Amino acid sequence: MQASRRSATAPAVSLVDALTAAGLERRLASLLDDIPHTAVAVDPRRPFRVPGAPRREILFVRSGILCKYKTDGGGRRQIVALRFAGEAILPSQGPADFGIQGIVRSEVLIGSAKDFDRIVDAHPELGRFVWKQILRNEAISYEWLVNCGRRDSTARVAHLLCETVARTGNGAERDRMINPFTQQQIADITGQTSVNVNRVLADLQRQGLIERRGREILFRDWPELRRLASFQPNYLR
Amino acid sequence: MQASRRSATAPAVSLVDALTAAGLERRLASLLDDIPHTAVAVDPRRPFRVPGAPRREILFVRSGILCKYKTDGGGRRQIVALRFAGEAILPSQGPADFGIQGIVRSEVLIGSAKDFDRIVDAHPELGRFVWKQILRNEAISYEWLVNCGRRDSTARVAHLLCETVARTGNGAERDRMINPFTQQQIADITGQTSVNVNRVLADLQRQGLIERRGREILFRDWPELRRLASFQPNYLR
DNA sequence: CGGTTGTTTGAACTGATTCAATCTGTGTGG
DNA sequence: CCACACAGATTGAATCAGTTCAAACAACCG
Repeated sequence: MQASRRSATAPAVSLVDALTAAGLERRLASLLDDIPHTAVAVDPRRPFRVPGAPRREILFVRSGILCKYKTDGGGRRQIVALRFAGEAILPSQGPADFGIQGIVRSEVLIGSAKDFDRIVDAHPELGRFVWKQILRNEAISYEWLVNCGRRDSTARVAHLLCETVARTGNGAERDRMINPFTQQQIADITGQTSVNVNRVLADLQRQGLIERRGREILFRDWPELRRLASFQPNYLR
Repeated sequence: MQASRRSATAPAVSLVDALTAAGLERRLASLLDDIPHTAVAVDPRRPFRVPGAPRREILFVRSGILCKYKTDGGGRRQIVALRFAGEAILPSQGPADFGIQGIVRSEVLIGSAKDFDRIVDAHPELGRFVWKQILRNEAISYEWLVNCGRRDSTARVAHLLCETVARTGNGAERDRMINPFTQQQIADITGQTSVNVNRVLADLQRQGLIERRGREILFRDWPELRRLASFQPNYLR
């Protein structure tokens, strides 16, 4: 059973709205909005930014999901971070050692790092805001490390599902979600093989925790799923 | 065969020297040095900072090694970051979800986040410097994720050894190192059991890549060890 | 010397991988 | 509209890496 993710039309997010929702003053948000930028469409699972290339740019995900990934010596891929709509990928100085791809088809705004730095330098409040986002991403990284290092494969997948709902969630803890990931992507995030991810998902369904209908996942037992995943959402602030 | 790490006397690092060595202007470094602070000794593997407590403080590791750790629902521990002498742990806003401990006995300078923020706000160059450290730590996090997610247990341990040499290294790629870790700590970093770490270390020795003499590790075949670990030090900048 | 912490080893077990084949949904071009 | 190609999902069997449990051993400390 396979369902297209091509047509997963996530609502586009306005830059100013996303930033104010995240707690930034509207005045400062519109400063960032004024940075000259271009909008591009990013296809899923296609090269977008390759590891090792210099990237003096700031990316803002207007819709869809991006991922940062690295490749081990043996060519095995690990996704190391996700950016959902309304989140950004900050500039790195020098070449970044990770690549960037779409998880689903996404719209991305690209601005120059120079413009961004200039504005941030001029407004300490803005610096503190960016700082806060960085801390959040750091906390997520740490949680992922716990996930890969210390949880079994079932808990890892369950945890990713919980986190995805929480990060895409429109506030209410919803009982369903359009699953944006292929099983291979889930494997690349949780450090497994797609074969095993498939078995884990089947298991979760057999246990009555989730139900899959095409590319939709219905959550049938939130408390148990969260317990299984030992998901404590406080790291998402 | 067990050797004390208690007496592993790492040289203490001056704050100004560490910061200038990392590329900060001496003038700015001494501004940070002027922040009122206290010096404390941190014992290895003892509670120092517990997860969940608010921490409006900045820590500077003068000597030794600190770690950040988290605990999974099942009580399994994962070390998510290391801070070697000369590195810092920045303040988090609100309670931090990770705890802090010593890997070895360490000296730590503690300053208040408020003083730190004030100075950083006033000096954009300083902000950019801190930014750079954050990017480096992010890159290390990502590499650890690849380590835990995609490498086998031998490569994980070998990678940690390589990284440790590179991060403690006084420039020259040395052929020996006082191993600062217990096998349990290596397990907590690489997401394994101490039993398996023991076997991996024995393996590495059997293969002639390392030799262990008490708490000292002699590196007998750097190129092969790095290949095995797929260690590419560029992520350390 | 005795207590504590860390290391080493063995045997049994299990979770996850690997390899390979098959199945299913989606989009494309005729 | 149908046939086909393709990407992703599903399943089984064999294998293996790493865990678990348990016991013994070594080094250090007071």
